[in-house]
Amino acid sequence: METLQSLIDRSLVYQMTNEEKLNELLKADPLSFYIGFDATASSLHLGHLVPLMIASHLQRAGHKPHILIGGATALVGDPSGRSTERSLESRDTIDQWAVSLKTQMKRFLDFNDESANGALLLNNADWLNKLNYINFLRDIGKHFSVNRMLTAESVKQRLETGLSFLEFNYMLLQSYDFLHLFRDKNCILQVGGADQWGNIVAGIDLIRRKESSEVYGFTCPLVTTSTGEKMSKSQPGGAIWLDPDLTSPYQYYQFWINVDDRDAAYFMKLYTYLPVNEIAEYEKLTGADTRRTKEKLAFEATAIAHGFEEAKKAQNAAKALFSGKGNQQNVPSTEVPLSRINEGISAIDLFTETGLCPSRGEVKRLGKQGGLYIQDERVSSPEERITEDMLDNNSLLLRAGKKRYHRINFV
RNA sequence: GGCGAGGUUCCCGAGUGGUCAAAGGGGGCAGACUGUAAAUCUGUUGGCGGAUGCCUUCGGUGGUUCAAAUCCACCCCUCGCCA
Repeated sequence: METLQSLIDRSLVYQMTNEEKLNELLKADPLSFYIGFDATASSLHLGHLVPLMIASHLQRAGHKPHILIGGATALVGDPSGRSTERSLESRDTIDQWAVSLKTQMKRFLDFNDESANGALLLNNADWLNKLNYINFLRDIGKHFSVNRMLTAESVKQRLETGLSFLEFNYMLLQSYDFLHLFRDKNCILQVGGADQWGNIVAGIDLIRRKESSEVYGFTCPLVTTSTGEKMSKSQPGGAIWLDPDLTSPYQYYQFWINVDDRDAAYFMKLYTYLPVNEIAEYEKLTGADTRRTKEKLAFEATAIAHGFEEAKKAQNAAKALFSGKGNQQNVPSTEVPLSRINEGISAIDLFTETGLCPSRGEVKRLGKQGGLYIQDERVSSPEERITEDMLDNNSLLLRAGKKRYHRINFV
């Protein structure tokens, strides 16, 4: 199996150095590669998924992943793809983040250190924090041409709005990471997002100069939706996180099932392990049948991120709510004491307490617009009390807008 | 360091003493139409147990005033030119 070609077939490759050689290497013996993630939050989000999937594919092909948490570089902030400087986080915070990131990555990668190609999690703070400024300048800095750095796309853009010296150094640090991992772990391949191209190439150059060795790199596309949105933090309804406490598996499933028709098959290639020939079958579906593609996509993607069981639950809940099949057991729910009905509880209370609406004002607004439902009945006056005869089996199904459901179980 | 421009609600961007919770656009949300899609049209878009009311918001802190996003002082930050 041609590993590189299969990645290309899945649209996972954007740019690469020395394709021919890289292809040979990936076909031959297992190699060590690295992918960096800057710790900028306690959870990964959709924007991190493509690099993770690539790492996973490569590991399945027998190669050894080195996952680099940018504990030190996060303190500097990569100017690539950003218009403003990142906020600086404390060392402690970033260390905590690294721990939770690893938990999430375990769904995608095998971190078993018994196996030869078990993934390794590294933190560049371990070597970058030890650097001596003067030595670094002499050993590493002298290999970098400022003239050339200024032509890097990431820097060029920031020249418009401003770039501090701190961030300007990011390229050197990332290059040093590559050098370090080459020396220490024999990493000969770096993979990153398209915005990392400049940093990756800089690292390759550095290794050639310092070690007279050829190493390789490729980038994956920065995925955008058909409407031009980045797959990163800002999605309708807020960020989609991999942490189930931030984005529940149900919400995660819903995100995928709601993607634009035009993206469905494309996302299947990127975000599932389904073989491309199977995806080709789904691509043939048109019109309303595209929903079948999205159902598959949603199920597979959720299973990867949250496990088969959670995916099954999310799927059941979706079926119960949107096509009336199956039971509503797995619909997100909250328990409320039955006594509160006698004390007087209104729709406003329920909708805010379940988090379906962030404020009472929002409930009233939605009510005015006809977007509030209890048991599929439109709620015209959300201030009115809930009465016991409205309950069905001691439970109420709330709905805000077309798609957001929540169940209340009175106990 | 000098000079100039600027920091406004999720984003961009108007506003230069009361009529400002703050134009307009984007985005979001809702309704209609649909297929939990897209496109389109319409509405909506700080919070508050229901309010010609209160609270929070216009970089920060103080001040002037019956009244400040708007005026004054100091400070912080960003950009540009010069050094």
